[in-house]
Amino acid sequence: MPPRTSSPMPNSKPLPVTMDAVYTAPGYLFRRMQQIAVALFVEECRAFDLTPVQYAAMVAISTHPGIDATRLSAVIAFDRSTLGNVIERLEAKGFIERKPAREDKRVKLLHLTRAGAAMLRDIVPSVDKAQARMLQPLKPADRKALLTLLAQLVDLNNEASRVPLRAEDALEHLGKSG
Amino acid sequence: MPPRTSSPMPNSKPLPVTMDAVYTAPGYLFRRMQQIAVALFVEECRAFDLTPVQYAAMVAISTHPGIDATRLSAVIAFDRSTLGNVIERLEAKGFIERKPAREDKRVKLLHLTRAGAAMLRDIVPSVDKAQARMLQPLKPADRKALLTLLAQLVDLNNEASRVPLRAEDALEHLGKSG
DNA sequence: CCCACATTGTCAGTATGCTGTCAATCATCA
DNA sequence: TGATGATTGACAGCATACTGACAATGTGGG
Repeated sequence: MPPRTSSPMPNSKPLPVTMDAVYTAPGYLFRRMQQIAVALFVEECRAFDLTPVQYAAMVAISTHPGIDATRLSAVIAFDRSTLGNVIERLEAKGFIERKPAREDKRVKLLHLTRAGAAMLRDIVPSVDKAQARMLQPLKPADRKALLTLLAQLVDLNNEASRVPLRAEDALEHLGKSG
Repeated sequence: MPPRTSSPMPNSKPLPVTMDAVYTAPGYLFRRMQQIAVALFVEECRAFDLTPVQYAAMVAISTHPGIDATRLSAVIAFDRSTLGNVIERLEAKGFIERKPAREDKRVKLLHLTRAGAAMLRDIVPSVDKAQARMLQPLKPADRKALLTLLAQLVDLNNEASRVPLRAEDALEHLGKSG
């Protein structure tokens, strides 16, 4: 339960909204929880200098070597413009490589470097620890219930997202250049 | 349920992580849900040109007229540096005023303008619609269950956040300058 | 074959979100 | 009182997010 704002002075004019309405709004709670999730991830993975977004991109490139930026965007449901900068940073850290495609001069294919693959292997336990920590305060049954409902809700709202998840579509056209 | 990545080619070396692990990780789901929440908020409130963060700040200033930026940060659990820019934009839009405090030359007190108060009254139905829409896909009982667990989890993880919610503390010192 | 359209990566611009740092100011204590 | 440390707002720097635009390129229809 979030702390409640108890106004000591009675108000003459009723306010249109209370802080309690904000504290219990799903949008506010999702924002706070996302920030908590990032904070725990960064804390657990400090030694690897990797953000949650960069981690998701690394996993996707690992799973689908030779993917291009646009399809990567669809596979992890991240904005295409944002992803450009993410890829740039991963390349600067030496974790991935960008190689021009032979058949299509527009696209640049993404591959993990040896160092990137090694880092990915090493970071997994820390990531798992962070994911476990953010649900830790709940009882095991509640953790499962929340996770199930959350996964359902994200999936059902997929089209409402600015960048819907399109894992299947993105992979259909893959497989010839790897 | 998120779409599953079915690799057509059997892998010789087992990968350290699968996309499925990413899709079901709480951190990934919270990020996606937060982005969906923002998208729905912006869509419903397009006519008011107000972001979720700006809205929360407006409500807090409305509830606590004469609050300063540091206490506002604690009341809505937003980063103090970020809040500076948010306040600047709200002031530029003419929704709030910043007035120097007489007792303490460092602080600037925040008040809604008449236009800001009017806007806040008008935007509330749109905000409520957005909040309802993001839970809409779930059955009513599931909505309640998710919201309860989410509120619990955010509260229990409060200290893990970079900017913990400190509504009570922040308000203790308020009330003399309004 | 050429033109209209789509796709790809990139960039500019805006808005969070966080880490630091800094000067001005305040509060406290020796 | 005077030095010390804390607080406040501001700022620089990095990393998401999203919008809209753009040039280069690819694709298909006429």
